[in-house]
Amino acid sequence: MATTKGEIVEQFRSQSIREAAMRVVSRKGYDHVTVQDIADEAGVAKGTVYLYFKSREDVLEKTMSFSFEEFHILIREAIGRGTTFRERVEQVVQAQIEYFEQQQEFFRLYLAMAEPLGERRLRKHASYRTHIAQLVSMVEMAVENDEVLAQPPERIAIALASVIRDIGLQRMTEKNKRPIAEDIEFVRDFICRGIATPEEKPA
Amino acid sequence: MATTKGEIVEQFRSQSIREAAMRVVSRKGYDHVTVQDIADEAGVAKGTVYLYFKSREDVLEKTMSFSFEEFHILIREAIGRGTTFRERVEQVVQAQIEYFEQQQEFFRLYLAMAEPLGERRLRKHASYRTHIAQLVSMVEMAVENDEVLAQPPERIAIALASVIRDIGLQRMTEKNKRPIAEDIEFVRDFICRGIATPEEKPA
Amino acid sequence: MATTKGEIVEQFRSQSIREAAMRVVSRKGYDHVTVQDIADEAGVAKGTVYLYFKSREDVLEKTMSFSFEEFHILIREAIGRGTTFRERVEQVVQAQIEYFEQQQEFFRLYLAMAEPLGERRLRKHASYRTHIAQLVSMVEMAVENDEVLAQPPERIAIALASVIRDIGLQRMTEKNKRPIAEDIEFVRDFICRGIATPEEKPA
Amino acid sequence: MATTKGEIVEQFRSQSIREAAMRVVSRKGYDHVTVQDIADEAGVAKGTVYLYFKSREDVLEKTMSFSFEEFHILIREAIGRGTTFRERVEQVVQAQIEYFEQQQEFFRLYLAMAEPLGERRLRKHASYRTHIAQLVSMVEMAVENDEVLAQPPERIAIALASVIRDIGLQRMTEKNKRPIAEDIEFVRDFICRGIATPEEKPA
DNA sequence: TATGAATGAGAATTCATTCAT
DNA sequence: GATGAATGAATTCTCATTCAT
Repeated sequence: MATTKGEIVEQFRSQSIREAAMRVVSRKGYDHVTVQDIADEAGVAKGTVYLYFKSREDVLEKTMSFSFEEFHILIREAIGRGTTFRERVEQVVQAQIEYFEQQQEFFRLYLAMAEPLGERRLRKHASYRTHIAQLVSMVEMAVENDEVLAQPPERIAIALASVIRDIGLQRMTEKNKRPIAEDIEFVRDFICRGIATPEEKPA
Repeated sequence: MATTKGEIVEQFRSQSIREAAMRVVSRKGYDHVTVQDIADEAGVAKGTVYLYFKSREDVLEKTMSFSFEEFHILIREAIGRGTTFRERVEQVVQAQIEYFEQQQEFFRLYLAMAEPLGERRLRKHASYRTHIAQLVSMVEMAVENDEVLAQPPERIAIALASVIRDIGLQRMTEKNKRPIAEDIEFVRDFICRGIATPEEKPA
Repeated sequence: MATTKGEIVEQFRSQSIREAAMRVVSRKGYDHVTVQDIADEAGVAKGTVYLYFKSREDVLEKTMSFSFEEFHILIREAIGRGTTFRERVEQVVQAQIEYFEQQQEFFRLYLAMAEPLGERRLRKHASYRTHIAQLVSMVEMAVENDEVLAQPPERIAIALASVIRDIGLQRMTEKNKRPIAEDIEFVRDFICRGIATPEEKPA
Repeated sequence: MATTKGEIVEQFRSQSIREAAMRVVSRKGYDHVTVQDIADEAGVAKGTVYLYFKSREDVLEKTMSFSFEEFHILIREAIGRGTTFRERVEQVVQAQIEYFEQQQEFFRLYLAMAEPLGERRLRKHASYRTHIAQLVSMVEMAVENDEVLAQPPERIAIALASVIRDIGLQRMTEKNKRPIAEDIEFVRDFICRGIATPEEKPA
């Protein structure tokens, strides 16, 4: 490997600035983070940020891309762990909610992502679309196996993502959290069989 | 009535500024709207905005509250039109998606609302919580009638709201929109009976 | 005239900012003037400068254009006052040196203009070229009347302008100035008959 | 000699930084050159510049002094080559214009020098004054020999320098250059006998 | 010696808010 | 009441200078 010591240090600095950025974005929101905030959080001077990133936008963009990459890997693995659609949904729900709990900063970033306002929409959406695409292919597999009704898979993926997200959000704002297992079960069942009571089957 | 002519004029001005604010927020996003933008859109001078509102934040906050009030009425009426839970869900989905299509500005405002970032969280949430509360009572009614499984009603309300929102958002970004009826049906069924194929009932 | 009171005030403000800019440019040099300098000199807040000009560059550019316009008129009039080339040169020299003495700020601006460095070269040169063009046409007239040797007129114009400029500059840096009349005479004669003693004419 | 090996290396480094500085000043202009520019051009690290010079200003100042020294020698030699004033002017004009053509970087530096703006004025003027002093003594010699009219010699020196400079500048901005010999002849004659046609001598 | 990462003062620009007319 | 000119705090980005390695 041609990885010099300098490059390692560079990677390290760059990463710690990205991590600082993630924390402040989660506190103040994407649009309200200043370069000074990021620098302070990272414990470096303002000018240092510009040694590793071209601009404020560059920091934020790279912060999001890196975080999402990690997240996408996690979800891919969760999907791989299940063998039926039901199991896969459960795995995804669990992975995502647990990740959100641990990485609240990332969760807030993820939320900011869905926000479709302004010119930054497309950029932000790139990573969000990738996430949806993962779920779409999971659904398509299930459709082939006759595990789910052949609704447009993208609609299903969106619905799935949105439910997970908002239940996760709700958990974050609650003081006394429900057991995580209950919410995972709720979402899995909500997705798989809806919420209506089964209609009576005439004998 | 103690409503003087002055008060009527005041109401009118105030309202037209709020309407202008809604339009510009929808175009530029909550955080990027300037007071000058609002004044221009309303056809008044910048200083005039400050005669009717304490600050930029005040304009935006009141704009959101007022808009949500109309929306809440709409949803209440939709709920009233159905007699079963299934019908009510359908009515709510339809009302909300149609309203979003017509009032894209409001929809974007609604989206900005769910975003829980920064110090604006609580303020924004006030109206959002009201909306969820409406759905919660709809669900509770259904629970009493044994129409839905007795999951925590708030979880169900959140899931319902989130699916409607994200399907609505998806519709907005599509060039060739699917027929609205299909999406309404999709959401209703997604909510009521999930997406899994019914398990085989042994004879 | 459709000149409203507002427009007059606007013109006045704009002009006083330009005048302030001219003074600070003359003190600190084109490249070292800050917007804050200009604002302070004009007795207004920094933001006010941006009400009347798009950017720092805009202030400086407009300042130069306006000043040069006045200067060009002055030179045109001086040329008009003479009837022979010799008289015209004298008038131009006199007008220019006197103007430089009175408007030292402008003079320094004029000097900055000839400096051909950087990307701003062309912009700066626009006004300088106009000035040279005035002198070129004065020379061409003289060539037609056989008053001057038919050297390339542009070379002559440049030489003329450069001598006037540098003598003017020299005067500015002297504590005990020579009588202005002597310098005017010197330049006129330098231009018209050079400095060599006449060669002896053999009888 | 007390010249240690270390001192030689020091001289060499110092010189190559000065040469680099001259090149970048000529490309970007005095005020827009950064220390990083100079270091890059010299192929050393930014910190190294500070081992040989006190500050950015110090580099630029020394760069100018050294460059002018070479130039002064050149002019002194040119003066030495002529025997009459006319010849000396011709030699100086030729030497200077040729040098400018070859060393455009120096020429731009020379131009920047004459610019009398800001606090840099005095510093810059030191070398410029030396150049003028050379010409003054050339003129004084000619006055003693009755070759030129006894105008104040400094005025003549300034006029001479300014014409050479601006004709040189003009040459640089022209795409199709005139033959250099023609411009040398023009300047020599302009200086020596002016541009007016000789007056008729009555028989 | 040489390096170049880190620093932070300083500059341009924007915009919420005030206030004289 | 209505206006919009004026203000200056806040923000992004640059770059001369320092200093640990």
